[in-house]
Amino acid sequence: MPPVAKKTVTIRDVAKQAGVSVATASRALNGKQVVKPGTRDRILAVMDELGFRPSPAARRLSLGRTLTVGVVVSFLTRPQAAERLRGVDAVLADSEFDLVIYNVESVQKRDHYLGSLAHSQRTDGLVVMSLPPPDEAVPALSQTPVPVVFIDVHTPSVAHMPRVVGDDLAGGSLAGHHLLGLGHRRIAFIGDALESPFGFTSSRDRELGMTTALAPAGIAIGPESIGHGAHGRYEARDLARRILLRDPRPTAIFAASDTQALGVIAAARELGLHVPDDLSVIGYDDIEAAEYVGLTTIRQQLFESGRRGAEILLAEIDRRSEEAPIAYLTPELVVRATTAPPKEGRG
Amino acid sequence: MPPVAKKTVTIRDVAKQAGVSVATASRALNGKQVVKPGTRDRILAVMDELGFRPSPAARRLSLGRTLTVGVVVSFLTRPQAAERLRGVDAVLADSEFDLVIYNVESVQKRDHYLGSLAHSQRTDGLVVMSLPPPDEAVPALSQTPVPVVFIDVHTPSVAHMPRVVGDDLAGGSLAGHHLLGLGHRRIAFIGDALESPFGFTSSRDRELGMTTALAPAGIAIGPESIGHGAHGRYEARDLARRILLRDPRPTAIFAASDTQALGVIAAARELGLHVPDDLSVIGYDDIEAAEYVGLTTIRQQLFESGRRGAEILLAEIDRRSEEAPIAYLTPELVVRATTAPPKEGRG
DNA sequence: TACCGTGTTGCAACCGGTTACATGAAACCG
DNA sequence: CGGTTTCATGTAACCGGTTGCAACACGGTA
Repeated sequence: MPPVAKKTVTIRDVAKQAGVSVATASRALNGKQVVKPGTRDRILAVMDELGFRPSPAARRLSLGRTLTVGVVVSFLTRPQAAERLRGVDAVLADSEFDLVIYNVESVQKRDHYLGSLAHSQRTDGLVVMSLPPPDEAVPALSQTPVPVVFIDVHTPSVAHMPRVVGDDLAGGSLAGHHLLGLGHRRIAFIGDALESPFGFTSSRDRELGMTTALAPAGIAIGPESIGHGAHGRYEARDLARRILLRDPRPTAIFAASDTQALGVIAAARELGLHVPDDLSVIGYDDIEAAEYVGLTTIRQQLFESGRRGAEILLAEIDRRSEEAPIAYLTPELVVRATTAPPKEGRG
Repeated sequence: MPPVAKKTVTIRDVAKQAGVSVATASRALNGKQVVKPGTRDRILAVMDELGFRPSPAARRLSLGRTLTVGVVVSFLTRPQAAERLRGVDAVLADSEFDLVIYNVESVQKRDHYLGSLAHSQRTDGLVVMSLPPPDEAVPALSQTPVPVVFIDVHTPSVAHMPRVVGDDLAGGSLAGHHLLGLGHRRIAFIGDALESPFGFTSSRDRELGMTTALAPAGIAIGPESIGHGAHGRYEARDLARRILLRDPRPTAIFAASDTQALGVIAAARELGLHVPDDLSVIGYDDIEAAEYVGLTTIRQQLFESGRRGAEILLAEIDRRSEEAPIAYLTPELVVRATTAPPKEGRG
């Protein structure tokens, strides 16, 4: 006889085969209610024998839960994002939740996802990663039926919502103290443009953290030693070049990201300046390339931020808390080969 | 009166409010069947007014489709993986399918996912990325109810299954010809260990591609100029060091990945060799760091591989094809600053 | 006027689980 | 020994969509 197309085995088939009702079969399956051990074993044996796979769709429908959490992530391609995602996955893999991702690479898509996702019944919870919501979307987001946790979002508008953030002020401060400790006095900063379509604020906070750290030492950074521009390596290189051509030249530059720090290094090289002898450079993030290049930088706990975010989310799904839980992750200074005491003699 | 907890709006509510049957409401919602324009508009207006959101869970259950595709990805954190994932997402975002990811970082997890996923009713299709299935799992995988597409998997066992692969032989050949063209004759190779728990074969194919390209020029690479080891920067550095200490020293090294190429460069630097004057280095992948470092390399079409994989998968979901569709992506040589003609005089 | 075809719409079953409530049997009690 | 608990299980409704089939309205035709 020809092989028949296998019909999918339902719990009713199991029940019939085992000579019990579907209710009992369901109970045996979930181990929730009390089922007489003998019956349970028989049912489980039948399930195994028939190759029964409970349909998640049916389960979700009757439970009224999606058993799914969504991660809205911007620029998946950046190593930071992937690492954070890994952290989220690590938590979710051991849970009953599926992890669906929504990659955002345009403002339209951001608005679309942020506007609809939390209300559509597609997920039981949402992680929003490195993606500040537009201010006007926040009120809606804070009253959604499903909890939303922000990771690496620093806009004030989400201050009262569940989130995990790296402490950018502390990170900037770390950078400042490191340079101070090495003896630098003429310090410059290169970071993102002050307003971006996505409303990123990390760069600004890192800058503020550093200037605050320098102030007690009587050091201020003049506007001529500050460069703001679009986030990118080449933009940073151009900004750095301009700053490095001034006299007196700064002996150290703090870049708001490693990507930008690499641009600074490129500028220095082009100008014939030796790093770190003529110029110290410190970045932020500790991306993969930082290690290759030997870049001194501030490391964020990326994986951990994902883990914590997912944990908070699961807890919120379980029971919404009164007070929005907030996790702060402390950054860490990683000293490599691009920072050293200044050699004024050379100047 | 106190604000009542909003009950979710179902299609029956809509139907009642619009004075039609649920069937008609459903048809209006999906625009599939013919509904009198007037009725349709009225229904859609009501849906809008009530804030109706169709429940995906219910939809999936009654359609008997999960509207979900799974991506099994190994080492999400590697930039290649993220870039491929973006390609998949680009296709899926415009479809009705959700994208759920299964990150694999251990053999156990691989076996678990590969063993269960294709049969569980969790997805309508599966993309397996850079993750060769264990041979014994292949027969089962090729007869699953849901289609499976492999991306960047080169094991012979999946040869007859839908997949998209970069042509590693061609890539190795590109590298070989590039070095030949520059005038190199003493060429070494550094790649992965010949057997890995995951059964990766890319490194081997790249090696083979190069040796095949060199053969017509009468150049063979002796075993003393070949280093196989665990995939990693430091392992590659150690292997390179050993090779570079031999006499005569090779004038060029082809590394099976950029990561390993960076290790080679580190080894050269430690030995006081200048790249590219004393030693040319060429890698594979064109990861982000490659550009920073100025590494000459073979670029794979990562994003494109994800796109194509997703497209194939959707097509297979739509209708299984007789012949497994296979897409080959041709690699591309990217010349940067780590390769140059050999300067024998210096040796 | 009877008949028919086309175009819209409604009825009700169905997808495959979960679970409130009812039922029946066994155990326990005075 | 009748009555009350307790435990295990069954009955059937429910989750919220989709869809095969029947029914109905309406205009055209004989």
